[in-house]
Amino acid sequence: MDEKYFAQKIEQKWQRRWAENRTFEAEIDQSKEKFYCLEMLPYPSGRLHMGHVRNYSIGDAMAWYKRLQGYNVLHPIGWDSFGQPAEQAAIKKGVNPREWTEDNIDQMREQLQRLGIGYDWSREIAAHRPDYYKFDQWFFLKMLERGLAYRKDSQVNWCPRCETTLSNEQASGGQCWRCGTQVEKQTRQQWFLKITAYAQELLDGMSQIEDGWAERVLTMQKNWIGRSEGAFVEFQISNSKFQIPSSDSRKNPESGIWNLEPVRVFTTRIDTIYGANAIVLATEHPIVEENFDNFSEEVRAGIEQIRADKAKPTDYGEEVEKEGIDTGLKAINPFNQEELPVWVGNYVMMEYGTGAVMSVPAHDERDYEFAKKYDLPIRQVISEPHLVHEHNQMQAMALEQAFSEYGVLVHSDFWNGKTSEQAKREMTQYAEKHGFGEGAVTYRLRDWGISRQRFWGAPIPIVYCKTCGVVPEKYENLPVELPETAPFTGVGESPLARVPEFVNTTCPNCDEPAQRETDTMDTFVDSTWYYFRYIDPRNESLPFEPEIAAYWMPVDQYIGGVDHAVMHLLYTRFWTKVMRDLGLVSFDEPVKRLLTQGMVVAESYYSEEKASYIPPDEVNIERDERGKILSANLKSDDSPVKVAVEKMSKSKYNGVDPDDMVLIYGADAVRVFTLFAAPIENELVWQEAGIDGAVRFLQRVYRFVYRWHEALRNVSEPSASADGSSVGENPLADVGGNDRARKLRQKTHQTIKRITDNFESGQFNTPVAALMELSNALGDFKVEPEDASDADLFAINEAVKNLILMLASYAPHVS
RNA sequence: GCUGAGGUGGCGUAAUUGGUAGCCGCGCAGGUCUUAGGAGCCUGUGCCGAAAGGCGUGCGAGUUCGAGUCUCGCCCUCAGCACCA
Repeated sequence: MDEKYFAQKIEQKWQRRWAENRTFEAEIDQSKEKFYCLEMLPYPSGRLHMGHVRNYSIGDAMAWYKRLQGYNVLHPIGWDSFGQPAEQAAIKKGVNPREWTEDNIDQMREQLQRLGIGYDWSREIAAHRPDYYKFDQWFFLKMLERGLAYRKDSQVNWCPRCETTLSNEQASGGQCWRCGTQVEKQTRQQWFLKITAYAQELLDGMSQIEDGWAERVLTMQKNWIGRSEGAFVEFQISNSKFQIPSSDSRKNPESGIWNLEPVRVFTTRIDTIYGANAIVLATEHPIVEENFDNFSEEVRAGIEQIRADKAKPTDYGEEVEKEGIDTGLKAINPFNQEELPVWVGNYVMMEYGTGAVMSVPAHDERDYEFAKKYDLPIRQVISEPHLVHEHNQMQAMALEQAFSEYGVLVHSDFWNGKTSEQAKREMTQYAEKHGFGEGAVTYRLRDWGISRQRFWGAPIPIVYCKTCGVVPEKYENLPVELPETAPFTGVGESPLARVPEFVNTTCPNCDEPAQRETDTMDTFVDSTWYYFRYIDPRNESLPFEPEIAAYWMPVDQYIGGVDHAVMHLLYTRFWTKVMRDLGLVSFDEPVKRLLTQGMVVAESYYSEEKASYIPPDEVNIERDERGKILSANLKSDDSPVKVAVEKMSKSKYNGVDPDDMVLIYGADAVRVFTLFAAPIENELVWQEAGIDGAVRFLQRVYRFVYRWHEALRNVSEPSASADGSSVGENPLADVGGNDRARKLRQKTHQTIKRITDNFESGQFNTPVAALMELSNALGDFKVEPEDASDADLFAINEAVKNLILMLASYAPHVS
């Protein structure tokens, strides 16, 4: 043991030893209880960032804690290695995306090892390797068989200048991120996964995990799924206004009235239907499309205008002025046979419900606004209960805004006097009985579009054959492998479409020449089930063996960023339910406990003059003695600089390289500080000064142990019986207790209790404080090793050994 | 607007869940050792005050012997979603 604490030396020694001994490799052991500790796998960008360090430090602390408690801990890692940056690198630098990705993985693996995170490297996986994406394809075929994968027309963002499709991020603000050209919508056939088939189950399943997941995450998922209960109601279209040939099959020859499809609306408030003043359609509604040529010129122009305005980019949070136009079509309210005008409105979305709403201005804010603007009649049909007289006569309420609460029906014929709840129930039944409506539940959740017009992803295993149509690839032909390379121009469709060896194939069905699907899968597919692969990573016939899953699954602790609270975590819950239905697993929810960490942020400097971020060494900052910023200016020309605290990023020059930190302070200190500085769900403001405290703490512990380790060599072990209780009635009696020894023992055991409680409740900052207290208590123990009594030695030995054991979760090398 | 979380020293935070507010750390101040120290060690550090003492957990009320914690009202901050019928 060296006299001084040399982090580098200690860390290298133990990292080597852990690798040689394969210390963190896990095997199934039925005699032990398992613990699956999982962190979200990184995208191999080439460099780790502090967010990764935070994530993996938390995970490793948990893994050490459980390992020391005797659990059989599985703690794996892998690479989310499909995705756009590799393809961008290929386009810009002409590199091979596979090589670029593999190089990055090598670099980042070394970085993780320098941090000393205890992973089972024998289970490492990477999404871009054929032995992995083979099972993306396998799952796709299984879903296709079950009707959970299907193809339909859908819109993509298209840049006409680059001739390429763009993701929503790349098209933000409605402009191409590369050339700034206005992005267009293009319709093409795309593959979808039917997550909506599980919408209700995804909601119901939340009760199983509500103890282990942050409420905000569950709330976000709930909102995303967006269940609403209501009813579909059909309004007949009656209209003879348009001159159409009587031979048109849609016209009833006897009455001369159109036999148009009725308009189907979705409403959660059927009780307000007597207050309907119009039907409002989305611009894309089929009835609009069908009748477009029959509309007057004015109406057509109006609709075109609304469509054009809708296509314009809107700023996030900006409220859009309501627009609409009366089409001239008429709809019949099935409850009172009233004729209502049919409008087209920009505020009705084709994607939700039926793309058509009944407008009830008195009881819906949006409809109210719309009616005010176009001077449509506003008729109140729900009243506050206390305003309703005995004979269901209502006192007029001054309606200065929509009254959207429940109440009592008025001006609604037969239904007058009923409460909203009653009326909703009974009116729905009435509609069902008379065949013009039905009770219904709708969801905001949409099916998951997985087609991407890209190279660097898992090919969708589908073949298009002239005679057989859409044919799934055979299981024995999986994986459908990506070609070695492709022309990466960044222009046009998927680069795969330009690789004839890939595209041209034979039909799995009839053996005739056929073409492959050239779209690849969304990378969210890869990351949806990756942690199931860790448990059986080399299986060639199945994604994993169900028996192995029965031991390791589900995940006991999952840790990652909140940014994945909805998409990834919802998709993976969906996928699990599909796997359950495939017989691969026997549970519903894949993750028992979830911790969502906050971002790592730091000060950034922005110069409005230069319209760019400025590196810290080019900025002069004056602070008062409290650290408050008095002024911040550019060194070069003294122009002012704006100081903000933002997420670390290269482009803002406020990133910190984990390697530098490890080099200066040591991995242990970086990890201690990262966990100590803030509760994990909070933002972590990176202030380098804080790490010194962590270094000092580790040095103090190290020096203490150095000073005492000889004296403690022969002290009897602090012992505990198998059930965890202390041996003997009063352990201090065994060693001749004194006051200071008793106090130290008390502190030791309080610390153990506190830290156990903290870990179980997902607190990682307070245990560090507790360990510092224990270490301070040792420091306050003013006895030299040679003067220590037996009681002192026993108490110190017990305190030191427990301190070190508990510290191992944070600083495994030095511990 | 809706939903959720939260407002505690100069700063990051803590408070055994209704029982001495401010643990632990950063920073700061003083001292000590030292050729030297951006090392170590010791002391102090919520605010006002020379002290005695007073005040203090966003603001205002309430419950209670006792409130950072519970109740009601208000203000503010952050996050997610957003014309969802």
